[in-house]
Amino acid sequence: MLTIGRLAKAAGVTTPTIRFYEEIGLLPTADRSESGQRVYGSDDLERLTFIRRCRDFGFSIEQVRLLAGLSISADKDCREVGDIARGHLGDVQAKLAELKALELSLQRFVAQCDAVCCGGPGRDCVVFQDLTTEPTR
Amino acid sequence: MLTIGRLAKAAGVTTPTIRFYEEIGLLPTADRSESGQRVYGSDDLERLTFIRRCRDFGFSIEQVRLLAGLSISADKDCREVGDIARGHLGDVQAKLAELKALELSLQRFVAQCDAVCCGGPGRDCVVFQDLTTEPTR
DNA sequence: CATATTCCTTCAAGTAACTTGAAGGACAAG
DNA sequence: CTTGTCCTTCAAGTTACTTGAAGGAATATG
Repeated sequence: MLTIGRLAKAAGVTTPTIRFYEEIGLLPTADRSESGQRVYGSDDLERLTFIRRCRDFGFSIEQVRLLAGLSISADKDCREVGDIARGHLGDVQAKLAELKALELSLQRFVAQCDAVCCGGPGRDCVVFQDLTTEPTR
Repeated sequence: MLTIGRLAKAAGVTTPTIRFYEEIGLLPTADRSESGQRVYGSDDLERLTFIRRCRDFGFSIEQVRLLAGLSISADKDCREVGDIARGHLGDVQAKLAELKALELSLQRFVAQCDAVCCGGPGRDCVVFQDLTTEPTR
C-alpha cells in the first residue's frame, strides 16, 4: 500500500502528475484512506510505470491511452500496437529531419556572426540578413 | 497600406496570430481606420516577416523579442545575437540527440513486433515488454 | 440598390501536458 | 506539543497559438 508521494517516487513522476492522470482518466480513480488520502497498490505502480515509460518514448497521452487499452486486451490485434509505434516513428523521423536542417542553419549563423561582424553594433549583425530575407525559391 | 488579412498573407501567418503578437507586445499597437479596422504599412510587414522567420528557425517568442530589440539597436553588441543563436543551437542539438535515441528504440519496437508477435493478441505484443520494464542501470 | 460573400471586430475558451501556488488538513518524529 | 513533511482541493500559469461565437464593415455581383 502506497501513498501518492511514494507511488510518485517509485514510478518516477510527480504527485500533481498522478492527480492529473487520474483527472483525465488515464489512471483509475484511487481508493481513499479513512482520512481521505489516496491509497495505491502494486497494480497502480505497474500501470503508472508503463505510462511513464511510454511518455519517455515520446508517445502522446492519447497514444498511451490506446496502448494501455491494448496492453490488457486479448481480442485486439497486436498489429495495432505496431501501427501506433510506426506512426510515432514517422513523426520522430520527420522532426529529426527538420531539426537537422535547423542545426545547419544555426551553425552557419553562429559561424558567420563570429567571423564577420563579431562585436559590431547589434543591428549590423549578419544574422539579421538571414533572418529578415525570405529564402529565394 | 494593408488590412490585417493582407498583411497576414504577405508575411505568411494567420490573422489571429497578428492580433496575438500585438497583444503580447511583439508587434506595436496597430493604427486603426475610421471604422476601427487595423491598418498596416511596409514597416509592419518587415517586422512581422522577421518574426515569422525567427519562429521558422525555432526561436522562442522571448528569444524573438530579444533579437527584435537587438536588430534595431546600435549600441548593443552583436555578440548578444551570436549568444542567442548559440544557445538555441545547443538546445537543438540536445533535442536532436534525444530524438536519434528515440528513433532507434522505436525502430526496434516495430521490427520486433513485426517479426515476433505479428498478429497475435494485443496484450502479448513484445513491445509491451519493452514499455513495461525499466532499463537495467 | 439589395444582397451575398468575405473580411473585420472582440472576447472567451480550447489545445498539450503538465507546473506552480494558495490555503489548509493529516501524520510521524523528537 | 511542536515541527516538519506530506496530503487535500481548486485555480491559474506555461507556450504559442487555434477555434468559436456574435456581430459589424467592405467588396463583388445581379
